[in-house]
Amino acid sequence: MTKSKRVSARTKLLDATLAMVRRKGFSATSVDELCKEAGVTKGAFFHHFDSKEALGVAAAGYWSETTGAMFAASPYHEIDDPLERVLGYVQLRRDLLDGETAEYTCLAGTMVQEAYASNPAIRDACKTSIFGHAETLEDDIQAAMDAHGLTPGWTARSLALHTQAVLQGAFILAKASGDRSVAEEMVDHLARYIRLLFPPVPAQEA
Amino acid sequence: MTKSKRVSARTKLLDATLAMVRRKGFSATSVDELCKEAGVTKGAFFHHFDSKEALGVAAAGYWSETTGAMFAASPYHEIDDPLERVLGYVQLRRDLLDGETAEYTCLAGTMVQEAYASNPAIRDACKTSIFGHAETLEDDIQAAMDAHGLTPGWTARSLALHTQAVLQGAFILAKASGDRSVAEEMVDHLARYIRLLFPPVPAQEA
DNA sequence: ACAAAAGTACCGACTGGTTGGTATGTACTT
DNA sequence: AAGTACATACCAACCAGTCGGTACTTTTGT
Repeated sequence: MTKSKRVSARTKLLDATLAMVRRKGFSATSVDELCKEAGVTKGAFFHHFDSKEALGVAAAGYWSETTGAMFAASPYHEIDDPLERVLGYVQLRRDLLDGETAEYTCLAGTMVQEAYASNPAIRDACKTSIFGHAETLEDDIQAAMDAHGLTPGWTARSLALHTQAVLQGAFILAKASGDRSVAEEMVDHLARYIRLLFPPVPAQEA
Repeated sequence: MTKSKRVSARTKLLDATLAMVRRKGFSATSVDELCKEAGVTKGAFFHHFDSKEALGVAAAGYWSETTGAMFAASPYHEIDDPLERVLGYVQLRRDLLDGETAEYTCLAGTMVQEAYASNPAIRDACKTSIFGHAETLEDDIQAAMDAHGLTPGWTARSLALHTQAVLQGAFILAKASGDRSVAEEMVDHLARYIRLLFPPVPAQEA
C-alpha cells in the first residue's frame, strides 16, 4: 500500500486534534498531550506539521473533508421538494445532537474564537469550513424561494449562514448549561422560522 | 475614600481580562500579559485572585454586572407595546455591532467554549451570565404572547434563549469572516422571525 | 487622644514544571 | 543513494503560582 501501515500518524494526530480541541480548545491542548492521545511521538508530530499552528490549519481542513463527506452522503438530499430538503438538513442537525457535547459541536466554531485576532491562517481555515458548509445549502434554499415565488429582502446565502449561526449559538448554550435539550429547542426555532418564511403555496399548475 | 486611590488593581485587572480574553481566549491569555496590560504587578494579581481560574469566575461576574447595568439603563424598556420592546432590544443589539470585533462580542460565550469540559466553576459563571441575561427578556416576551393571545408550542424562555443563541452564532460568523455585516444579517433574521411569530392582532377592544 | 497592633493593598524576584520546537539518528521504501 | 516516516533526547522561553517584604489604613487597648 502507498500509505504507511494501517493508519498514518498524521491521521491519528488529526483525529486526536478534532476530539481534544472540541473538548478543551486549541490553546489549552498541548502538543505533548495530542501525541499521547494519538499514540505517536513528538518526532512524528513535527515531521507531519511544521508547527502547532499548521496543525490547526490542517485540522480545519480535515474537519471540512470528513463532515462534508458525511453530509454529502446523507439521505436528505433525495427529498424532492426543495423546502423539505432544507428542513431535512435542519432535522438531521437536530438528530445529531446526541452523545457527549464535544461530539456534536463544531471544531471550526470553537477554534475561530481563539484564533480570529491572533492567527489569520487558522481563522481563514475556519472561515472556509463554516462558510463552505453553508454554501451546500444555498442551492436548495434558492430553489425553495423560486418554487414559492419569493423575492424577499433576504438572500439564500444569508439564510444559509443563519442556519449555521443558530447551530453555533446552540452549541454555546448547550456547553454553558450542560444540557443538549436547549440546543434542540434552538434548532426547533430555526425550523419554525424557515417554515414561516415559506408559506404554503396554493395548489396550482406547475 | 474607602476604596484605594482612583481605581483599584482589581478593577484594572478585570477590565484587562474582558478585553484580552475576548481577543485571544482564556487559555492564551497569560497572567503576566494581563498584569502588563492592566499596569499592575503579579503580587497585586495574586492578592486579589487566588488563581487564574478564580479570575475567570470573577470576570464572568463582572461582565454580567457591567453589561447588565448597561442594558437595564437602555431606553428600549420605555416602549409601551411589549412586542416592540422585545424588538427594541434586538435593534439595540444590532446597533451595538460596531467598532472592533472584540468590543461587541460576549465574554461568557467566548470563555465557556474553553471551560465547559475542564473548568466547572468558570462554566457555571458563564451559564449564569448568559442565561441570566436571557431572563431579562422573558417577561416582555410573555407579555407580548399574552397581548397577541398566543399559546404556542414554544415558551417565552426558549425564545429568549434563542435570541442569545443567534447573537452568539452571529459573533462566531463575524469572527470567522472578519465582517460584522454578516452579524447584522443574522440579527435581521432574528427580528424577522420574532415579527412572524407575532402576527398583527386585528383591531378590537382591549 | 494616641500609639501599638492588625489588616489591606501592593511590590517584584524567584521557582519548578510545562511549552512549542529542534537536533540527531534509524528503519523502511523507492 | 535518496527520500519518507518515524523515534528520542534535549532546550530555551514561558507558565501559573510563591514568598518575603513595604507602605498605608483601620481597629483597639489604655
